[in-house]
Amino acid sequence: MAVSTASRVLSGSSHPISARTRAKVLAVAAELEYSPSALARAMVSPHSRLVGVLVSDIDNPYFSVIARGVDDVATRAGYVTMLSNVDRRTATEISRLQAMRDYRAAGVIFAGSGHVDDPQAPDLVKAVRRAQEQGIQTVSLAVRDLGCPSVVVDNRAVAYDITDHLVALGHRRVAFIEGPPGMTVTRHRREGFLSRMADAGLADGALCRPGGFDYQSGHAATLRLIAHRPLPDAVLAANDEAAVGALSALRQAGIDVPGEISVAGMDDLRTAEFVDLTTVRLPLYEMGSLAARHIIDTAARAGSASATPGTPATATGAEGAADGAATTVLSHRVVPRGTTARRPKGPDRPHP
Amino acid sequence: MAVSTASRVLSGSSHPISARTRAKVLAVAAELEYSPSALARAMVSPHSRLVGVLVSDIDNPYFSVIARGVDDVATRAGYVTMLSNVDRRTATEISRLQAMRDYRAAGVIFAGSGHVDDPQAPDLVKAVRRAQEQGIQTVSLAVRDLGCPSVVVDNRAVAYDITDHLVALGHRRVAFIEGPPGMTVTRHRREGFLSRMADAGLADGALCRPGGFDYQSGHAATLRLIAHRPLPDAVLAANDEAAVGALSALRQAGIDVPGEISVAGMDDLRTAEFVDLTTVRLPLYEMGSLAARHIIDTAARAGSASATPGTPATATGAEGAADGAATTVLSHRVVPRGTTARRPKGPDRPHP
DNA sequence: TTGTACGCGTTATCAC
DNA sequence: GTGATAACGCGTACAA
Repeated sequence: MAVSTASRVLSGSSHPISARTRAKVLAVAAELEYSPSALARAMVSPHSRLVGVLVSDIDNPYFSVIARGVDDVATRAGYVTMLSNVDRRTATEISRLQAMRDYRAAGVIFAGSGHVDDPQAPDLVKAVRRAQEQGIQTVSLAVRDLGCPSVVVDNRAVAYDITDHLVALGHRRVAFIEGPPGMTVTRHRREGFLSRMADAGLADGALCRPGGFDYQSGHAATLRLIAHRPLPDAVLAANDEAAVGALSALRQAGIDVPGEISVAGMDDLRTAEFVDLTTVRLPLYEMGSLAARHIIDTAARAGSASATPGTPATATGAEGAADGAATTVLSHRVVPRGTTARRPKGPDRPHP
Repeated sequence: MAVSTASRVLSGSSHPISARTRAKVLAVAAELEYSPSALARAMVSPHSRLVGVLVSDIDNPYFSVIARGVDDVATRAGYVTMLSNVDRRTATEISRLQAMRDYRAAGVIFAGSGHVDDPQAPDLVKAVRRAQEQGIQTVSLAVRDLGCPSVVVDNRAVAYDITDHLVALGHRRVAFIEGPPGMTVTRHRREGFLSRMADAGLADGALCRPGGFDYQSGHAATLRLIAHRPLPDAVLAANDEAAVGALSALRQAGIDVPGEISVAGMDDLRTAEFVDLTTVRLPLYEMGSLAARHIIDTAARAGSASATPGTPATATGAEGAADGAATTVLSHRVVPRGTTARRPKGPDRPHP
């Protein structure tokens, strides 16, 4: 009874084995509660069965939904998920990618947005290339030039479409509470908002205000809005959590939503449903699961059919080849709920 | 230039090395963008630098806060976090533990509650013992007899204390929306609630209702409450999300909170602050970080000072040795907010 | 059909 | 202060 025989039985090799021997191996393995070392297994193969995901902060529903999508696919495929919080710091992103590379991850998913004019971006791109050269798949879930395939939503269109909803309801002066300064997603969403307002001939009614992605930011920005009347017809926040902050500020000030003013957000996280917030549904779970599937499929293909470095098979949606890497754009959907309503009749409020 | 020399330089060995050689090694390593394989490293040591955490569902703020605590400590210590969702299924818990064991994790953290009279519990206990025998640390973040150290809160006391807050405000008929059927945490919280009501001589006013940990459950249970008047003085939900569901149902029915009825929850997740919900703050982040610290410290100790299988050093709080494994009980705190108020004056509502 | 031998990359041990 | 080698546990090419 040689180790190779046992290996062949337990790893389901196609090598012929007599039924008797096979049974004996299985029996002994069960007896010993034996299970093969994934470490040793990974050492002799091009990569481990670990898939990594880099999130800004797992305690943020946007990212935890993505992580759920990743893990569901990973688990079903016999992989284990590695998770790291990077707190939006590119340097941390690089070092965590490195850590996952040290474990010969099958792939690493970048879930967070990049920064505008990030001085460290080139270093990250280099780290990504190194990982790829080593056979580690990489996937980005945001539009950022990492030189890897990406599965994204069009954040300009997201903001454009929810703004359109507001405009269609008759709102003419709309305050936009922006996301965190310097992030790519912040810029894209602002552009989408401004674009729709301009297209409607309402450029003068587009009120951009600094904000953030958290409750506090939305609350504070709205307080400032309230202090400088006249109130806009509607408040659009760059994400749901900030929108909930805006909602609270308005209601605490005794302002009726949506009677006097409409409020909307983006992302459609659980909270949005709780407070009946109009928002935009994003396919976050799908982004995570598609990314994981891409990694695992590619890894499997590279494992069996030795090295097929052709163009990766892409899924659905529009394809764009910014830098040779396929981009899959997933669709979103405006979800009208109770915080938006038709603009009340009456004289136009004065433009400032 | 031998591999051993390079290893000594790069792994920071205390072995003496000439400055010249050291510099050369470093230079070459930088040139090659070399970084050691964590896989190979783990093969020759008793365990990898991976720490696993098993959660019911990462897309549940209760668990994502814990995961954050785990990962912060892991990252600082040079470890990587493995995460798996087990959807409250013991069988899944066993198989994911196994998967992490295959990677020779330094330790695995069980974040979720167990089930009452779980037929598969013995299998899990056995799997845990196997892991331990192999040198894998295990930590439970809930009270369940896994035969491993635990870092927990006293859920009976949590429910007791928030009920006390309600009773102190003069409420005499309190509806308790329970957690998911069959879970240990559900039972403990119900017991704490009933215990405080009984102590106040209000056993007749303790109204237990089936529920769950999600918005829908809280909403539905409250709708049923509303349909069967008279209304209780207060509604206590087994967690914050269900409490928010209760809140919505009441407000949609035009019932003033806290004017006509008080509402409270438990856990103090972000949502609770958004809706100004009275609740109980749980040290979830600390539970995760303490568990990770325990694992990493123990692994390091076992690595250097060869095998010191004495009693593990425990942190703060009360210690109980159910089965030889240390239990650390962390403290909680009632957080009064805007959804609870003194019971309005007036004639006692009739008991049913 | 089964057994043997090698290599994956690292660290610890022992020889120089 | 440096180098060679064994060992970790697996899969696999090759020999029997």
